[in-house]
Amino acid sequence: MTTQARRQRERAERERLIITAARELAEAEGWEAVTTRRLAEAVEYSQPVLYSHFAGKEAIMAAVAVEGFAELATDMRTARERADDPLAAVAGAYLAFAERRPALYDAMFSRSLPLPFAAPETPDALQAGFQELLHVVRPIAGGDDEGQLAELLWSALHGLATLTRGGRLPRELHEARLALLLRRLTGSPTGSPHRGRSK
Amino acid sequence: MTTQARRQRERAERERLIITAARELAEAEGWEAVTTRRLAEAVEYSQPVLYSHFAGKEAIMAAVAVEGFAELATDMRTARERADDPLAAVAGAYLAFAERRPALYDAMFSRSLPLPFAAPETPDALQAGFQELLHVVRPIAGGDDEGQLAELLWSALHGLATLTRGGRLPRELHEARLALLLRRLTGSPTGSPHRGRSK
DNA sequence: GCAGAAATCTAGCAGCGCTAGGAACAGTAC
DNA sequence: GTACTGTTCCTAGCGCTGCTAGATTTCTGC
Repeated sequence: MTTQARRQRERAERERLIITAARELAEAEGWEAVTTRRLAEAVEYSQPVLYSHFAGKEAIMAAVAVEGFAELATDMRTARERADDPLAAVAGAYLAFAERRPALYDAMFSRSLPLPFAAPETPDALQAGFQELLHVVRPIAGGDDEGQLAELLWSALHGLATLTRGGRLPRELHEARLALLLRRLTGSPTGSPHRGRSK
Repeated sequence: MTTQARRQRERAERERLIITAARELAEAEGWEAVTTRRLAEAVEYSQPVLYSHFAGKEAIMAAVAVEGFAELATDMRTARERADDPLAAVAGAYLAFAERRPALYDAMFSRSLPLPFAAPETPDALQAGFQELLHVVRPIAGGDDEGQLAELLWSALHGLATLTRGGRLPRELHEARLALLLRRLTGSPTGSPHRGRSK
């Protein structure tokens, strides 16, 4: 009985080990460097062991992605609770996460993984993240649907994150673009461009 | 002399043949189905011929992507010229393109290809597309920087396109989200949600 | 018609994700 | 302590990938 419990625990630990190793390898050298052979070497087991835990490489990436969603949700939550402008804080936290953990962000969004979105079986971490967005757009929704506005904010942030990351947008104006997004989304007066300094 | 010219022409034709075959294969079965072997078979040459035209598979995808940028730019331009609400028309054209040619759109944005953006050597087709965006945001810029606003619009559209495509956003509300984006971007009164029907 | 050059193909390399089959290890019963 | 049983794990290998060296065919100019 107890031995069975121990084994189960060890199995779970090893599973975490695999996920962590995959994540670290991806963050260090990008996802194309994450091969089953290198991953097996990193956890000091042979390749087939990976397949006793996950259906395949995609499933491993999905597991890493779920971890990422949890971390992103936490980031946004802390940002929201500590700031007096929650919308700006959450949006900033989102973009900072994408910048800080590019490989992780890739796994979550760019690699089209078979993770269920907007469905009952959607991982909690994912729903939690969306809740944060919902929360901060509520005050600015006006007559509009809050869900749609949250989706829109998400889209804009995702677009900014990926285009910046792919070198499509010059990185220098990152903050200015974010400020502009917030100004336009909230519908605040467009009087002074940037803050203070006039064009 | 003439034979040399003919050869050069034939080479150019074959290069186009390769690009077209790659694009068709990708659109029919997705990029993971585009292997150098299948591509070689499609153009009825052996694999090494591909490498006498392109540095590698990535370069072929990049060539397909450039074609895509040209097509997108044309789409947006026609939309802008024919409509009386250019902003909505261009935005709609952008999303329609992403929906109609998912594989092409992938090559252009999701696969991180080594295409220079926002640089002197950026392909013309790419700059032309951005110009269209610049053009339609001009009337709504107010005191804001037009370039930044165009980048913002682009980001939002890109986010909508990719999140929808990846199943991250339910497709049903596509149009509603677009309408909401335009309303918020332009800063028009947020009185009635959707058109007509009240919540 | 023939030498030399250019174009093209055959064959193969190293690496990929994944898996079948056997070896090595535990825990159990006597 | 020893033989048995079931699990765990590894070795070896399959079919695929992008890519390339070297032989072979085809064409050009005389």
